[in-house]
Amino acid sequence: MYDQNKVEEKWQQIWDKNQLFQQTENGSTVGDGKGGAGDGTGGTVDGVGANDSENIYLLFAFAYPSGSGLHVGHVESKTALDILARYYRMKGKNVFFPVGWDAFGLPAENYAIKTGVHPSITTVNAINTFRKQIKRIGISYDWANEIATSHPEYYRWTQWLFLQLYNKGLAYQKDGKVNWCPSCQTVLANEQVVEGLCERCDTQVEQKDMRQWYYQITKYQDELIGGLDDVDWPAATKAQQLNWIGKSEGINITFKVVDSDVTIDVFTTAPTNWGASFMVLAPEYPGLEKLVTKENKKEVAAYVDATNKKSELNRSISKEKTGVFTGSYVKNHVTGENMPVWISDFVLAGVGTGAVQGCPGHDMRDFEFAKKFRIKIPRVVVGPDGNDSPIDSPEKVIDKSMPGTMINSEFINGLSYKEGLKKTMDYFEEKGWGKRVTSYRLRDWLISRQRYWGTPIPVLYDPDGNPHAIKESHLPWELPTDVDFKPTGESPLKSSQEFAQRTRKYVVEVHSDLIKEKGWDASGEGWRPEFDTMDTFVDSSWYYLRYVDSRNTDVFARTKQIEKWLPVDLYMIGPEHIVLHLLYSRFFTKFLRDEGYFKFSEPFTKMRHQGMILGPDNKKMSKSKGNVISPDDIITKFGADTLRVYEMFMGPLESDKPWDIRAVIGIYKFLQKIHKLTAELELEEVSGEAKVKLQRKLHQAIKKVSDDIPKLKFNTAIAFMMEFVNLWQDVMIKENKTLSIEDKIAFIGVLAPFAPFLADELYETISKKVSSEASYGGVHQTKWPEFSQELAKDDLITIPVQINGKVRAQLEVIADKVEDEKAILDMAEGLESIKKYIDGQEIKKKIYIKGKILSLVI
RNA sequence: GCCGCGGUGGCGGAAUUGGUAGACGCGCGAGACUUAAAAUCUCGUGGUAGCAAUGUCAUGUGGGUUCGAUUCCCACCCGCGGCACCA
Repeated sequence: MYDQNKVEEKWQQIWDKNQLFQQTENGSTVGDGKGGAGDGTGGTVDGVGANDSENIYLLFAFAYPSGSGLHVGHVESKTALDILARYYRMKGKNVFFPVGWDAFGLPAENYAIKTGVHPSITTVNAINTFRKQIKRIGISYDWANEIATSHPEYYRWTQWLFLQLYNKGLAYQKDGKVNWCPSCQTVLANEQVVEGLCERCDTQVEQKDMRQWYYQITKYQDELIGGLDDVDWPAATKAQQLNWIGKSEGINITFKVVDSDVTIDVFTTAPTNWGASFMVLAPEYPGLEKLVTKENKKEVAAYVDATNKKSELNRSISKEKTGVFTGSYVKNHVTGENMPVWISDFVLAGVGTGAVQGCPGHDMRDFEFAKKFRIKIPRVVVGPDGNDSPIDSPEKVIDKSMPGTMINSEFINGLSYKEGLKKTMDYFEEKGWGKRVTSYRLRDWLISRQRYWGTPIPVLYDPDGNPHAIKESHLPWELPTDVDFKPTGESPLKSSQEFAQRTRKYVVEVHSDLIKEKGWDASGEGWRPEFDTMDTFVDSSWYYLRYVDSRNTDVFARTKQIEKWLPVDLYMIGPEHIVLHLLYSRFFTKFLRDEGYFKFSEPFTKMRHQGMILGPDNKKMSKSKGNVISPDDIITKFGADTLRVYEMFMGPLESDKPWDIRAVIGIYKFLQKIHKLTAELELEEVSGEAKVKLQRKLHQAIKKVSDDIPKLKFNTAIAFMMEFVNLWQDVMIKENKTLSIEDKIAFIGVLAPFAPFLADELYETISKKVSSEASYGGVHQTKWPEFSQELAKDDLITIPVQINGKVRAQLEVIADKVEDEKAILDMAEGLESIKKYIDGQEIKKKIYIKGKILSLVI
C-alpha cells in the first residue's frame, strides 16, 4: 500500500519548483530549474534554432473560471491532452501546452449585482481555485504563459484588433432590429439565440431597434466554407458550420406589378416558373402599402398587426397557412398570366428578398397555401412514375429534392428537373428578368453588449455624435472600476465618474484641433465614451495567438512566434463551441492573415471533441438532479492518478459515458498492484521461458501504447497495460522472481503520461536502489521507451480453421511457418477435429489468409 | 422534414482495407488465506442443451453479396445532437 495523497502532493511540489513544463529561450523543456519564472512575470516561448517540425502546440478550450471549480468533465479533456503533452516531450518534441482564462463574462457580474462583490475579486478567487485544482491533478501546463482576458495587457490587444477591423471598415455601426434579452438586459448575437430563447438564461428574446457595433464576418463567408476542406475536424462539426453559414445558390427574379411602376424581387433556388401561379410577401415587406388596393387595406392592416404581435417562434410553429390578398397582381414572364400577390407570415422578411413566387405543384408550403386559398396548381414536373394527373394531394407534390422531368414548360420540356431549373435560370438572365445570386444564412456578428464585465469598445463620440476610435498609443482603454452594476438596459459604464473624466482628458489631448475647428467646449465637455462592452466571444476567439508571445508589450504576438507554433496541432474543445467560437476564431485568423501577420488561413489543423461525462444515472450531471461527481472527493479517496486513469479508461474520448462509482476501484487496484510489483526490490530477476514471455508482453505493450496515444485511444492503451501487469503478477507469484530493473523502468516510462505521480515515485524508488544520487531527474525527463520488434514477436501463432464458414479447430503454428501454405493445409487436414467434418468428401475450395485464418469449403 | 452520429453480455466498453465477436475493467458465482471481516489471490461468468466433450443461437429488425459480415449493399425500427415554413 502506498499513500497516494502524500506522494502526489510531494511530486506536485517538486515539479512546480523545477519549472518542468515551460518552453524557454532554447526551445527545450527546462530541467535545470533556471528557465521560466514563477513570479508572474512570465517566460517567453522563444525557440531560436529549434527544428520547427518538432514543435507541437496542444490547445485546450479556453475555460471560464466559474465559482464552482473544476468538474470531472474538465479532468477528462485536460488529462487527455496532458497525456499527449507528456508523451511528446518524452519523444523529444518541443511541446507548447499553455493555459489561460476566459475571465470576462456574465456570471461574475450577476454575482456582483447580488452581493456587491466586485467581479475582479470573484474572478481572481475563481482562477486561484482552478489553478490549484489543475495542479493537483498533475496537468503539465506551461504556467509561465498564463493569460486572462480581463487583464488590461490582454484586452489591450482585443481593443487593438477592434481598431484594425475598424480601420478596414470591418467593424462598423448599424441601426436595426437586434435580439434583446430582457433578463440579461443586453443584446445578443444571432448565434446566442437558441429557438427564440436566450442561450444563457432561456428567456424569450425580443426584437429591438438599436444602433450597435458589428464585425463583418460575412466578408469571409465563402472562405469559411472552403477552408473546412483543409482541416482535420469531425465530420459533424464541419457539417454544422456549413449549415450555419447556409449558402444557397439561386436567382433573383424581378416581377412587374400590373398597372403600376412597382417591381418586386423574389429569390428562388428552384425557378419552376411555368408553374408559378401567385406571389407571397412577408407582412413586413418594405413598400407593401404601394401594393395594397383600397378594398383590401383594412384586412391587410389587421393581418400585419396580428403578425407583429407574434414572436418569430410562434410564427414558425403555427401549422395552418394564413394570409390575405393585397389586391395587386404581377405578370408571369413566361406564361403571361397575372399572379395574385398575397401576404403571409410564412414568408420571413429576413430571408432572401422577403418575397417568394408560389409554385404550388412543386413546393410543399406553396401547395398548402394554394390549396387553402383555392389558387391554381399547375403541374410542370412528372416523377419517375410518369403520373401527370393534376396535383391535388400533398403526396403528389414533386419538390426540387426529388427526381423528375419537366413538362408543360415549352422549350425545357423533357429535360431533367435539375437541368430544367438551370436552363430556366440561363433564360431569365438572358432576357434580363433575373440575376443569379448566392444567398447566405450567416449574418454579421453583433459585438456590442450593454454589460459591465467585458472589454470596453475603444470609441468616443464627439458632440455631433460621430465616432472616433481611441488611438492605438492610448490602449489599453481601461475598464472603469467605479460603476453601479445594476442593469438598466444601458451599459453600467455610464455611471462611472472616472470614465467620463478620462474621456475629457483624452479628448483635450488628442482632439484639440478638431475642437478648435468646430468651436466646441475646450474642456472636452459634450463628448462621451462608448458605454457598451464587447461580447466575450471576441476575447476568447483570438487567445491562441496571444499565448505564443504572452508577455510581449509591442505587438499582440510576434510573427516568428506565431509561425513557430501555429496553427494549433490539436485543439480539444467541447461540442457546444462548434458554431460560435470556431467560426469567430477562423474569421479573426483570416483577417489577421490578410493584414500580413502570418501566412496560414486556418488556426486549428486538427480538432477533437471530448464527450460528456454523465452522472451514474446516465443523465447529464446537474446540482438539481443530485448526480454530480466531485473530482475533489475522488482525489481524496483514491488520488489524482486514479482519477486520471479511470477517466481515460471509461471509453472513447469523444463519446458520452456515465460515471460508474464502483469501476473506479478497479483502477485504484490496478495502480496499487503496479506499486507493489515495482517497489519489490529484493526478488531475483526472472529468466528463461518466463522472461521471454514477459518481455514479449512488455514490448507489445510499449508498441500498443505508442500507437494508441497519438490516436487518442487511451482506453485500449490502458487495457493492454493491465494485461501486461496481470501477466507480470502471474509470473511473480508462480516463480517468485520479477522483472529486471531496465524493464521495470521501461514500463514506468510507458505509464508516466497516464499516472505521472505514481510513475515518478516508482522511478525514484528504483533509482535510489541503483544509485544514491539525490538530485531530481525524474521519469518525465527520460526518453520514451524503445520498442523492440524482435522481443515483441510471438513464437506461436494460432490459426483458426473454418469449414463452411464455421470455426472447427485451432492450429498452433510456429511463427516462421505461417508463410508456408502447403504445410498449414497438411497440418489442418491431419487434425482429428477436421477429418471428422471432411469425412472423405472433396474439398471444393481452400482459402488461406496468411497468419489469420484457413477456410475450407466442402 | 433535412444534415450528422450511434445501437455489441447484467454494466462501461474491445474487435472494422471483411478473417476465432465479447479484449480490459466493473458486477456476479465458487474457492484459498483468516477465529472472523476487510484486503489479497485462484477459478468460472453471452443465451440455450448437456455431467462433459461438444452442439446450437447470438452484435437493433428484415433481406442481400461472400468460403466467411459487428464490418459492405438495400429496406426499415429506435436513441442522441444540430438546422428548419431558408423560398
